[in-house]
Amino acid sequence: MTAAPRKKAASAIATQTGRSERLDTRMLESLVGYNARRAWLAVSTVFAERMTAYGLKQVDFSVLSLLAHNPGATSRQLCATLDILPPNLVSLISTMDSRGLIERRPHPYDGRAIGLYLTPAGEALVREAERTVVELENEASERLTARERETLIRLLQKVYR
Amino acid sequence: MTAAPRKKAASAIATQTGRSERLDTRMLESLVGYNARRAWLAVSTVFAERMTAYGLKQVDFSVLSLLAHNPGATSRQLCATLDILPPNLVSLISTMDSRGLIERRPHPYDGRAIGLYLTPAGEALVREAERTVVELENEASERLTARERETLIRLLQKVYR
DNA sequence: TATTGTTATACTCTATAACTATA
DNA sequence: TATAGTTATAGAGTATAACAATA
Repeated sequence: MTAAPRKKAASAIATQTGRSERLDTRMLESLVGYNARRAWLAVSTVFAERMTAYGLKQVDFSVLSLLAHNPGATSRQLCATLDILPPNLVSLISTMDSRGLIERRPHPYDGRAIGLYLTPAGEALVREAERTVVELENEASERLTARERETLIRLLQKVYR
Repeated sequence: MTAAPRKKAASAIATQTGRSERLDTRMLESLVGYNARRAWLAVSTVFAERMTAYGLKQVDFSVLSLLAHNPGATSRQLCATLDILPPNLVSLISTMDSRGLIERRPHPYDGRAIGLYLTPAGEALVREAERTVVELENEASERLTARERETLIRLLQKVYR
């Protein structure tokens, strides 16, 4: 998300010779995958900006939010839910722990597993962060009616669920 | 995309204690960004699998497809269109060149720029790859009607364009 | 024997700074 | 002075193999 688009380019002429400023993207824009990625990229850029205030990346937010609604979830469950690999969750969890946002408690009847819980500080942070994300989402889907937004989400879930 | 989901988990009981297999993801699933990413991930996994036959990654396909419809486009134009940074395009382009898929010709009236063109081999490959991608897209959006698919794409574009 | 969490490590993707040659 | 393309490099993000403790 760096590329600075030019002013406008008075084209309409030389598409054939390929020297116009804007390229013909009709093929790519006919693909669900391409559009989903672009939309995600647009939202996630704003997401990343706003979350720096909380010191959270996207995965961090996902993990904390999941723990807010699923106290005692294990690393394994988080990995399965978010499609991330166990080794890549370790440092994330231990950072959250160091920051005093989460707590690790031994699992009641599985000695291998560790239950993860938000601390009061963690809960307060998630509450704020979730509010910001909802705000941000409303801005991002500003050009959609509430009904269109629901439809969009429903159709996206039809693709991946 | 490695996490292997369990058989099913006969839960419905202990959501409160957080020991059920599946986690409550309703918060995340209410977000456009989250759903767009999941949908893209689902499509892109299949995409990556099928494109190995052509030795192409996602970016490779985007670049070749753009060149098919925009002969003579420059690196700068590709970067602006696909939101990739110039340094990251260099090795991609030079690999395509080595593979005999594209050709670099000096730009007619800007000595700094280089026009990029598909070779006949490149054109043949793109034709095949584009057919495969369209097939794959239809499979991925199998659970959508043609009308729903159009709606989905239109709404996604409303978010990022 | 399989699973949870972990370490170490490698590979890919993306980003930044600085150079060259043209404009 | 600014832009197109390039080099080198640094930092995220994602992946694999192997281990200890527990089931």
